[in-house]
Amino acid sequence: MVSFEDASGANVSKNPFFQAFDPHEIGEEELDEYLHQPEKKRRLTTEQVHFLEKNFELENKLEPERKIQLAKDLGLQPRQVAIWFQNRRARWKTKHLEKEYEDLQASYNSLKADCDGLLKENDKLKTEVLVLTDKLLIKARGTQNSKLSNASSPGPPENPVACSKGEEERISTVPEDVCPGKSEISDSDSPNGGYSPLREHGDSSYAFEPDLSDSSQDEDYTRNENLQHLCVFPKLEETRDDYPILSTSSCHFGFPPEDQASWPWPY
DNA sequence: TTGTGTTTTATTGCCTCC
DNA sequence: GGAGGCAATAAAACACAA
Repeated sequence: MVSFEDASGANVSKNPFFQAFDPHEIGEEELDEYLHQPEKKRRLTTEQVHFLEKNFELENKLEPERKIQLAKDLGLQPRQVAIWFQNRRARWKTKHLEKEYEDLQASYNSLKADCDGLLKENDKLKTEVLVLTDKLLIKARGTQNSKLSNASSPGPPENPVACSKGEEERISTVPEDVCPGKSEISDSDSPNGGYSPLREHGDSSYAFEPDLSDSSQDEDYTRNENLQHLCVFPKLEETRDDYPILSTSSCHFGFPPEDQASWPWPY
């Protein structure tokens, strides 16, 4: 058995580590080189590294006693063992950070995919709402027109306050039923076959109001209140306060208003 | 063989804790 | 104030393509 010394010249042949490894495995030349290198940096043997790795797995911090024991077992300076553990902790930390970064990135990608899907679905639903709203409007107008043709002269509006002079002239042909005191419902002049207050308003909620074309006299007041939205288009800010039914907070498709503010609404 | 990039060992300086 | 840890860095050792 070869008796070999560590860098400090101590005989290490009796320690467990050196008893464990066979000099023939690493070759005599290699061993000789290992033992007689000058003060140059020398790499630890694979066995030494293995041994250190095992110990690192058990505990990545090094108490003084353990450091001395390991140094003895490996035939190294305690300082070398300490340095190895220090560098090993640094490597572990780097790897750990890389893994954390990858995990976070995967998580982000997954969330982003979900978000993109929801955005697409939301756009689709908004388009659908628009189409259905227009259909409803056209249907409602058709019902009103048929009533119009059967009705006698409408008389003065009940509540003319909200209409401008010019509007009053135009609405003289619009029945009270449709627009009590004011009306902006125009007609076939528009390319779409009619003006859509919805688009002007930037709010589609009113499209889901109940069909008011056929209601009793007792319901007229409520109905007329609602129909005012068809005839008068206050500024959006006013609308929110004065007409809760139109307020943006009352119809935001389940999304909080602040979210909608940033959405690219098509109208 | 050599140039170059990567890995490993070791040092330095700063910080924290006892 | 000394011991030990950590980040930054130097430098040797190693791997590998051209």
